[in-house]
Amino acid sequence: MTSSTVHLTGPLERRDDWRASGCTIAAALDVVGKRSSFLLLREAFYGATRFDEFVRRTEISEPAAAARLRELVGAGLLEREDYREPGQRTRPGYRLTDAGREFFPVLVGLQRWGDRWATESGDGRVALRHRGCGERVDVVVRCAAGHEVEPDDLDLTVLPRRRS
Amino acid sequence: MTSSTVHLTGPLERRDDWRASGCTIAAALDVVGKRSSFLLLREAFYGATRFDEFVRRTEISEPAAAARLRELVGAGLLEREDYREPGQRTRPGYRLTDAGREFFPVLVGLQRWGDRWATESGDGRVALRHRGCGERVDVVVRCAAGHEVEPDDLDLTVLPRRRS
DNA sequence: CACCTGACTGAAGTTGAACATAGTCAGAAG
DNA sequence: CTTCTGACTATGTTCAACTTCAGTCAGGTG
Repeated sequence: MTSSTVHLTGPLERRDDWRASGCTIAAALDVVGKRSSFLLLREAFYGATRFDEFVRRTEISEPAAAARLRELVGAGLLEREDYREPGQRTRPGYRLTDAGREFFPVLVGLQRWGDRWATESGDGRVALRHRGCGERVDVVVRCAAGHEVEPDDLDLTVLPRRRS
Repeated sequence: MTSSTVHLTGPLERRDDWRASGCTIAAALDVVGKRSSFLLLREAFYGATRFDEFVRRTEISEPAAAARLRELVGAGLLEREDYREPGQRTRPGYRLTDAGREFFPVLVGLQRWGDRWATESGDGRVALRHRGCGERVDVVVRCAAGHEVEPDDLDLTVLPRRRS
């Protein structure tokens, strides 16, 4: 029986015997699980830094954008960096942190999945391409030794407790 | 000025001149953007097929699970496949489709991001490893020519209209 | 000085996603 | 035929997220 599921190992084998309380998918979703957070991050990767840019480009309301931006700063995906345009006063800006940048594969993954499975109307579609090389990009699941893997090639294992 | 943003090209260059209506990130989120959808898909990859398995393992309520499962079937990520255990009547089951399987990189991406940036309490943490090889897995953004890329290495381009 | 702009904040109302509880329904077991 | 179990559905409620509309505040311009 071939399947597309991960293999549960060791104490995880009986799935009903453990709670997914340590599941970092859920933890990640608690931080950035809202639609508007995804869209704001998208715009950060598209170069937005100012409040009004985020508002206009995501088409979410000002109060929602303000709340979400504060949340993303609090969660460490964005940081504030004030800027000053000539003849203007100093204004707050938002910039991706390392944590924010590392969210990029998730966004690209969603985009690619949406490309393949969630497009009815093909209007205004965009794609990411490698500069110079020109090829389209995708996300792949790969092990540290460089093997590209399918769910079926994976074991879910318990991690040793980290020293805090 | 080095940055971690994608390069907008052609008509996309003036970001304020286009709406992200064709953004497939938003399209993907419309389909699977709810926390419970992500958790149900996680359990599908962990091998759940039955209604009560999904309910117990995601710890979401029955009505929410029923609604979300129906939604995922409607969106084509899961399909129903009835099963029958010996001495039991035929019961409905849920199985990943191709569209569901292709969502895997997004889940792994979230998990990896959560591993790195959203874990306070290190209890009960789990990790995916390549079977046999034993190495941990990660998601990488890569172009079709095999180059691993950063946001800064990418152009956002307009796609030619597809024939429907 | 009044005015303007960008970046918010506050209040009120709507929607929707989640919950708990309870009820239904099908079919095999007894 | 009644019981039991798994898979739901129905109802009602809570809570969060988002909306619109209006107001505030800081600081540079005329």
